[in-house]
Amino acid sequence: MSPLNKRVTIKDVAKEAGVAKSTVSRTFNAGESVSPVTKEKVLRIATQLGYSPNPLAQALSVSSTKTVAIVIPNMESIHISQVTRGVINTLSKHGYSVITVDTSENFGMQTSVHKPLANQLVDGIINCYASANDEIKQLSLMKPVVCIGDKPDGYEADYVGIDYEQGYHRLCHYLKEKNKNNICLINGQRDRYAVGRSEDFQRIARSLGLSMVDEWVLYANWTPYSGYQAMQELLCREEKKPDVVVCASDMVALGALKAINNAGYRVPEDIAICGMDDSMISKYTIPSLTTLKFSPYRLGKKAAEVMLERLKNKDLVRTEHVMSVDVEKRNSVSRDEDHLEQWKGENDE
Amino acid sequence: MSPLNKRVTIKDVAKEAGVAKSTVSRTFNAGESVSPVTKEKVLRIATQLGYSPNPLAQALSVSSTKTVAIVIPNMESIHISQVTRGVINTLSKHGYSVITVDTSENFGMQTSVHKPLANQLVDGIINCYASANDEIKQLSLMKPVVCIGDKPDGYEADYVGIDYEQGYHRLCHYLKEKNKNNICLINGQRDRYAVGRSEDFQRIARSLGLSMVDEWVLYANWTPYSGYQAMQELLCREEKKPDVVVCASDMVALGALKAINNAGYRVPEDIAICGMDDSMISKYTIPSLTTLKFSPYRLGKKAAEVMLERLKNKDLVRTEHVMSVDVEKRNSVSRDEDHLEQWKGENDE
DNA sequence: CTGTTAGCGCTTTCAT
DNA sequence: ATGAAAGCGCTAACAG
Repeated sequence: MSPLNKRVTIKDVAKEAGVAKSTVSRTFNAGESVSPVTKEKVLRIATQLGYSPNPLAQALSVSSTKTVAIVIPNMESIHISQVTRGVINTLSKHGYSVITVDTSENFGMQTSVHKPLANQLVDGIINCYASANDEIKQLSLMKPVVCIGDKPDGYEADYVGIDYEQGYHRLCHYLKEKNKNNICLINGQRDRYAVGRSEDFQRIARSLGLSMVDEWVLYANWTPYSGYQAMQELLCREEKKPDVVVCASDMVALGALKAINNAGYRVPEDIAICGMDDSMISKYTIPSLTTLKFSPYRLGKKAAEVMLERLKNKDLVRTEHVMSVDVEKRNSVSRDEDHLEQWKGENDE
Repeated sequence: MSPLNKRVTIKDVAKEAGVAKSTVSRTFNAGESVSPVTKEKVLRIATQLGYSPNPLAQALSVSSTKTVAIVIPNMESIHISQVTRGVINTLSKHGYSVITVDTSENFGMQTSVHKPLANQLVDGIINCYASANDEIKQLSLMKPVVCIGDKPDGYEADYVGIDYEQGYHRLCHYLKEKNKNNICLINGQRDRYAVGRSEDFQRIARSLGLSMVDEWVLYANWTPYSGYQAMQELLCREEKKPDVVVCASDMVALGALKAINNAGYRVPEDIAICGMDDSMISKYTIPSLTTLKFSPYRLGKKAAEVMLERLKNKDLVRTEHVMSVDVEKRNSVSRDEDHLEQWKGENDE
C-alpha cells in the first residue's frame, strides 16, 4: 500500500503519448483500427507508466462487468463445490470472472443474495439447486439466469439438470438383479424437489416389482450425521429390516454405513447400501460404496456454456438439458463388484 | 429479460420528486442531512419507481466496491470450503460481498487471478494457502491482503494461521502415551510450506523421544487416492511397519485407512492412524478417526475480521494471529477413546 | 486512422 | 437543507 496512490489513467497515457483518450482506449480494445506506430507508442508509454484499464469504469461505460454469479446453497457439499468448479473453469476460459454467493441455507442463515447481485454488478446468474428462489425470481427480470439441478420455479430461465428417472431406473434394475427387493430411501432435506424425486423413485421401484413402503422413506439433511441418525432410528424399530438403503448422497450413506456397522450388521450381506454422487470418498468407505454417478463438474460446465450462449443472444428460446446417470457398482451392494482396476486416479477434467 | 430494459436511475427519481440528484443521493446515504419531509417523498417515489442505486457507478465514484476477494487453491477441499464460508459469512455481515477465486492449483490449471482482482474491482484480497503468490505479491502494493495458513512470502500482509507446533506437540504427547513410537508421516502436496511443517513435526516428535525415520516421510496430494497410494507403497516395502501413520488431512487418512484395511491389517491394533481437520467425515470412518482439530470456519472468520480492520485503517502495523489446535481422540489410535456422546450434531457456528 | 464530444450513474464540493 | 456542476475512468458515436 505504498506508492501507487495516484492511479494512472487513460488520460495520463493519452497526454504522455500525445494522442486522444479514445486512441488509447482503442489500442486496448482489440478489433479497433489504430495505426501500428501509434499503437506501439501508446503501448510502450502505457507499460512504462504502469497503466492498466480500470474495469469499473469500463463496466459502467459498457454496462457489462464480464462477471457472472453462481449462487449455491452450501459450498461445503463436495457435490456442489464440484459443480462450482465446473462453472468457474469454463467461464474463466471465456474471460468471465465468477462470484460465488453461498446462501448457507443448510445452516439456516439465508443470507440475502440481492445486494451483491443487483444491478450491473453481474451479467448473469447461475442458480444452483433453487438456492434463493424468491430473490432470483426478481432478478431474472433483469438478467439471464440458468438453473442447475432444480427447475426454475415461477420464472423464466434455462435449465441444466440430471436425468434422475434414468438413474433410478438403472439403479432399481441393478438392485432387483442382486435380489435387494425391500428398499429404504433416505432423502436429502425435505423440500418440494426432494419429495418429487422421492416419489419418482418409489414409482419406478414399484413398477419394477420392488417393495417400497412409506415408512421407509426418510429425510435427512445431506450430512453424515443426519444419515447416521436416520439409519439408527430405522434400526431401532422393531420391524424387519430393508434389504437395501438408498441414500440421497454419499455423505448420508457414510453416516448410514456407520450406524449399520455400529449396530453390528454386515454390509452388504445384512443390509446393502447405496450413495449418490460418486464423490471422492465413495471408493474409500468400507466397504466401498455403490453410488449413482454423474459428473457434477460437467453439470457446472454445461450450465456455464448455456450461460455463455444466453449472454451472447438474449432472445434464444429457453433451453433444458439433462445429463445421464450411471450406476457405479461397488461392494456395498454386492461383494463381487469391486475390481482392482477401480483404484486408479480420481476422475478429473 | 422482459420489461425493465430501461433502468431507473437517480435522475429519474430526482425529476419525479422535483429535487436535485444530489438530494436523492443524500437520502440514500445515511448520515447526510436532508429534511424529513423531502426524505420521505424521495423514498416513496424511489420505491414506487423501483429505484435502487447502481453499485457500479457508486463504486466508480467513491472508488471502493465493498467487495473483497478470497483466493483459494481448490474449493473441493472440505477444509478450504469451510474457511471460505467463515470469510463470506463474516464479511457479508458487514456489508461486503466476497468474490471467490479458485486457482485450481491442485488440478494443475493455475488460472490467472489477476484479471478479476486488478484495480478497483475488489477492496482487498484474502489469500488462502499461498494460492497465487506471484500475482498477489504484485497486487499487495495496491490493496490490503491478508494471508491464511501460509505466511506472506516476499510481501507485506497480515497473517492468520494455525499453531501447528502446538498441535504437533499435543499429538505427539498423545501418541507417546499410547505407545505409538514409530511414526510415519504422509504430508500434503510437496511445497515449501509442507516441507517446513514436516520438519517441525519431525523435530518435535524426536524431541519427545519418538522415532521418525526419513524413509517414513511421504508426500501425497490431499486426495484419498493419494493417501491410498502412499500407504500401499509403504506396506509393500519389506520393512517393519510404523506404529502410527499421521496424515496431513482427513481425506488422505481415509485413503490410507482403506489401504491398510485392504492389506488385511487392523486399525489401530496393527497400525494406528491420524488425520487432520476433524472434517465432517472423521467421525464416520471405520474406525473413527483421531484427528487434529481446529476450526477452519473460525480461521476464515478471523481473517475476515482482520481484513475489516485493515480496510478501516490502512496504516495499522502488520498483524499475526495463530489459532490453537486440539487432538480429537477417536478409535483410529486407541479403541477406548470413542464415546457415545461424540455422535451428536455437526459443529457449526 | 484519429480527435472531439457526450455520456454511463453516482458522489461531492461549493454555493445559496 | 438543497441545488448546480464537476468529476470518477472509460467507451462510443460522429466528424474529419
